[in-house]
Amino acid sequence: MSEGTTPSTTKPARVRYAPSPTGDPHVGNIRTAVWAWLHARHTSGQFLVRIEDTDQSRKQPGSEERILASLEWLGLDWDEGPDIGGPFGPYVQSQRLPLYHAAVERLLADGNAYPCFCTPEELDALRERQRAEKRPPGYEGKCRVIPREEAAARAASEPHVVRFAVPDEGTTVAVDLLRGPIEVENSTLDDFVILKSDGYPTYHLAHVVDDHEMEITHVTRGDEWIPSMPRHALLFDALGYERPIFVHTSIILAPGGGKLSKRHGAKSMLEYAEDGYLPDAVLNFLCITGWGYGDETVMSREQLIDVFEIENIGLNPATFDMEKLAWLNGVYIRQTPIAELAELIARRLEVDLPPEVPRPLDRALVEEVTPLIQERIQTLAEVKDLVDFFWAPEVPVPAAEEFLQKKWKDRAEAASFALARSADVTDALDPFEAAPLEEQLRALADELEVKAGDLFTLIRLAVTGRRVSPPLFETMEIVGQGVCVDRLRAASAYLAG
RNA sequence: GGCCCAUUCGUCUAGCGGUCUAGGACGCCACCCUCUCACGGUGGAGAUCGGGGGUUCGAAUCCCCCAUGGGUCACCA
Repeated sequence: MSEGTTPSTTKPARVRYAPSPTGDPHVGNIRTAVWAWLHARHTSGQFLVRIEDTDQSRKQPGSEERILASLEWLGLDWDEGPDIGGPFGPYVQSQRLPLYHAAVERLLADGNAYPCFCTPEELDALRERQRAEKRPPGYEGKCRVIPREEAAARAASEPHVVRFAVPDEGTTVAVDLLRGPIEVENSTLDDFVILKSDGYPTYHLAHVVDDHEMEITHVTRGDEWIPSMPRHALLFDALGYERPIFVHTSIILAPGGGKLSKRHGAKSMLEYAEDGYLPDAVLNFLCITGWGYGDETVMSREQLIDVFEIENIGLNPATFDMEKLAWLNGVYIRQTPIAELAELIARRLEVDLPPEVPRPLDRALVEEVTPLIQERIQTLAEVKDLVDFFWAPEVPVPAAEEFLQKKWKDRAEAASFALARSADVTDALDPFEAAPLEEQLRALADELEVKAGDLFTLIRLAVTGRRVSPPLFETMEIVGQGVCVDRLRAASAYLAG
């Protein structure tokens, strides 16, 4: 450990990432997981994954798998979870029903909860009335006054939910690590449902029971949970559990401000992988949006773990800066060892190159091309457009206007001649290597009395078919002597009319 | 509407009472490097710290009010 707080002085934390399997995790959501993971690793504690599937109707098939795949892609490893189990399993809430029922029984027995027989229709009507009378919405305790025995008897046969009995008076103070104490009048809290009529607990109950059972030290979650934190605190208290440390993180905004949308970065984690971003870059980026460490911007996974302090997380909603992510990704691409990058590029090209190109791709060629484009790409998705001509059996000669610009404007004949001479020089070179090739072609430019750059533009167009390419001579060396000569001659003939 | 949260360059942030005429990064502009594009280098524009009151010898940093933005008021999480 170099800098930062030495983990030995901090108690190991047990933190969890507790998504509900209702879709693919998005950046805002995953960023909370990143911070939680970092905190666990920083304190040499544990990071666990728990699936919160207490709403059967919203469950989406495959979601759990993609959630885990997202974490895996980012390199966030978990010590306990639905797939690997652990000492506090199972890690899926729908498999822990007995635990919640036991908690409800205790609450019922202690008078901290009561069955409620109101129907959804009645509750809707209540809300309607409250709205019309401009009164605050919320359950008003109709079933709370039913005598205990009567309630128990009815509960045996009638459909019902169980509500937590919030104290009528007093205030509840709950502490958020980042914001300090948050105080709420109990009178503004209604008797919320803790057990649904289908026998499943609500989030409120389930997370309190689980976080206690799993010995979670820090409850990290989005700040949309702040308003219900006091209810959770009350539940922890009523069950005789020690309250965990609450950490609420702010949301991520879309570029224009406002909520993140599909258009603006709210893609699932796995889509970033498809878009050619590197896991370390995304991790770094996510971590520094909403949190900062002095003047540091580019930080490795190890540095991040070393230096990350959960209490320094920022409070204001951060805007998702796509351009900065792209830049950062470029930084990581440039830092990647060539062999490793070539591997990534090869895999990318296998899917991006047109189907006519024979597979598997020539690895040796990929490895030759990689150093030429390493500092020219920000994402793997940009590779194809930059290098596809290396694999194209034919490179069509660009239109005449492409050649006849600037110095060559209205000089088709001169351009054609320059190309023909370039072909000769190229053809005569032996061995065919970049350095001597450049030397010879520069000499040719002198001879033709044109600027080297102007000659090279012509050659680039003829050989690669485009005005922008990786460095010319290295490119030509890879393309090969014969092919280069052919393309130069073809372009020359084309311009000659 | 009630309750709650937030507010430093366009953006992400540093800052935790004096070292701030506010630092870094992305983006932007200029120049340099240069065969194109990039990379890299140098320099520049860019926030009187949302506004107004306090507290203090001294405030971006503490307190209050206001404004703005956001969240939340389900048998969803």
